[in-house]
Amino acid sequence: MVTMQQVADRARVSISTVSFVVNDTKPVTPATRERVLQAIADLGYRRNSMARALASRKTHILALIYPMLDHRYPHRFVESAATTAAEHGYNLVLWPLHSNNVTSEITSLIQAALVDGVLLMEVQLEDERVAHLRTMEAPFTLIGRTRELDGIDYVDIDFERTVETAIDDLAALGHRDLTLVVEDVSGTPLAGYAPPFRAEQAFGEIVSARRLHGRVFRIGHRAREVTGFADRLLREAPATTAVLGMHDDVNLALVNTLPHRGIDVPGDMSIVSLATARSLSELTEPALTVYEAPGAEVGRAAAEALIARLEGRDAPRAQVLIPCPLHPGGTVAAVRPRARSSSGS
Amino acid sequence: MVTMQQVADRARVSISTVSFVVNDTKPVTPATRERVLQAIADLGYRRNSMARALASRKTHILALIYPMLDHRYPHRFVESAATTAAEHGYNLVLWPLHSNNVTSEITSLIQAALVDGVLLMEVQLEDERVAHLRTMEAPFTLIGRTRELDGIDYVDIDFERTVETAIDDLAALGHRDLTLVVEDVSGTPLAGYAPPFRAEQAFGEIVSARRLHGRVFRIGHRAREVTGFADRLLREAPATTAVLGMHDDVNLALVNTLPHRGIDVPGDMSIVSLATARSLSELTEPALTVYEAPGAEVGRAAAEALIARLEGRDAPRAQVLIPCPLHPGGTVAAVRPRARSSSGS
DNA sequence: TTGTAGGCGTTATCAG
DNA sequence: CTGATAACGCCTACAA
Repeated sequence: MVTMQQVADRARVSISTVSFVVNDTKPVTPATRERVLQAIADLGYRRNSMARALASRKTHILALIYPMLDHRYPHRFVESAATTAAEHGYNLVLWPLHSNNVTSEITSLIQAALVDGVLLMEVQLEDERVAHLRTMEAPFTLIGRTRELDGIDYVDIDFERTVETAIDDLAALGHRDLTLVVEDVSGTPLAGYAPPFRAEQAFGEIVSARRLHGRVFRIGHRAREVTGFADRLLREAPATTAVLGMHDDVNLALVNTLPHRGIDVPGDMSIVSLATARSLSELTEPALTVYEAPGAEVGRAAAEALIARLEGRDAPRAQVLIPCPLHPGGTVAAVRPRARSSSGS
Repeated sequence: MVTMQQVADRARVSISTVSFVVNDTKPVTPATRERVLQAIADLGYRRNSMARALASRKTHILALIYPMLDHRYPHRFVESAATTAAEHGYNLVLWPLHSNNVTSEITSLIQAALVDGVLLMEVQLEDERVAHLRTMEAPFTLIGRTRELDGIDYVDIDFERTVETAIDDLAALGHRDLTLVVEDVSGTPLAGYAPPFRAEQAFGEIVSARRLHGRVFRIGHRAREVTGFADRLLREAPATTAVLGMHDDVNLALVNTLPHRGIDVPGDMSIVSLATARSLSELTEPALTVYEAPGAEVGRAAAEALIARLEGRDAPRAQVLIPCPLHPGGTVAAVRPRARSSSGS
């Protein structure tokens, strides 16, 4: 291993001068800087990250805390966070947190001084991890939102806006009777997970503001529930002409099975998928219309927010909401002139 | 931050004694050990990872090098590797490598002394990264296999065995005319990616050993190619009664669209998915029969292999192949007595 | 602009 | 079994 001292010797300068040019931390005469750079190149020097971290008290490592649950738009976002971090000279370590002793693990993480800051995903509306990070005074950024957000950096999907856009897009095509499908997370480790909650709430508000008719289903993940949903929908919400689905399995199942029930998609029923991967779209025929989860954008924004906080003493609070852009498909159409709504609002 | 020295003071021992009990590196009298542990608990001491790394020349950090390509069974495996690492006191950092200057980036990674070892994924048959890691004498483990494997630790899916099992399972049901679908990766960044290659090769060998009739299609990812494949299959391989698919999109498309062409699944056509996520199975009706990619097992085995290499001076080469277990679904059936095979082998 | 020297918190060697 | 005491490689006042 080549050390700074060796570089210094070869360039005939002191070790601090090498440090100055490596870190660009103090002005150095072009001539000497050149000598140093040359020596570095000759020797193939790279500064030792551990030594740097120890001396500077900055590790340039970020932790992505993540509970090992069922992920939704998972790794596009992880990739993007890692890449963004790298672009800024940071590294991202994955920090699985699957104990029931979450707070003590977080304490360890921080006190071990391995990381400069923390990215927290799969945030719940009330999240003890957030509270704990706060009391530890550890720099952190949420991917998601807790209920209470004062003084917290976060980046999240703008579910509210996405739901609104989707509703308006459908309403513009004449749909007046809408159904929202969200995952039923009650009783699972994801209970308290915010997205379904926020979507449902936004849906309720917007539907009533627009004087539309809306129905919400919370559906679990058991096969029976999923595949049986098409029938249930037709039975319990017969007037519905459009489904907004935030439940991948159900979305696909609907497109694939409704035709077997004599319901044409999109002729008789429009279906849009909310906050899901675009690739979902390719799995059905016709292709599912998707409001695509901006996983990469969220990952990037979150990493940048955290780094800004770490480096800028006075960085403004990052409170970023990113809506899901529409990725058109073939599962949306205008309501038929002679709608099949016999009941309806 | 609490330091070892403070612990030592409070326990009235020397700093080295604290180190001995913390690392369990030398015998210590129960009495003093107790005092030290008590002091640690009182003060909430945690050893500083950077200082430890610097002094011991071991960071306990593993890098997962990953090119930002299209992943298949991606993050179940990343999760599992991270978790396994954590269980052994290691951390996993994500190391995106998207430059065209791969070898120099790897050199940096190693010389920066940030990590003790490297996990390499999405390995190609000929992989310059592997060659480079080797010349750098960096400890590494492959997830996947290069063509040349002498003296290399690797963990991979056992594609050969999985293909064999799938063929035999189908043959036992009377299928004699099989079709394999793999991704066409030529011309993409994944060209040279081994799985399709290995599957195709194994398929060819086993089919001929069993005296069956086999056909292979390489299909890309453009929507037209994927959705049009059902028709192409019926046209170009009319005698086929079973499809082995290693192409998620095609697998789903077949199950979803063949019925529209009057082909009953599985009555007229059996379909199995090779080395894919089990969850794929829930997206079709009937549920796709899947030979499930053992992502979690691969991740675990890879992390363990690398750690064994790092810690055991004499650890035997880890050369692990994990077959894909069958996750039964509803897309496989026996060939009908009066088969529709008019041509056939 | 450049050099000197004292840490950063641990580990590890070597005495005792 | 326990304690001094050098490293580990770099950063950063402070001095020159």
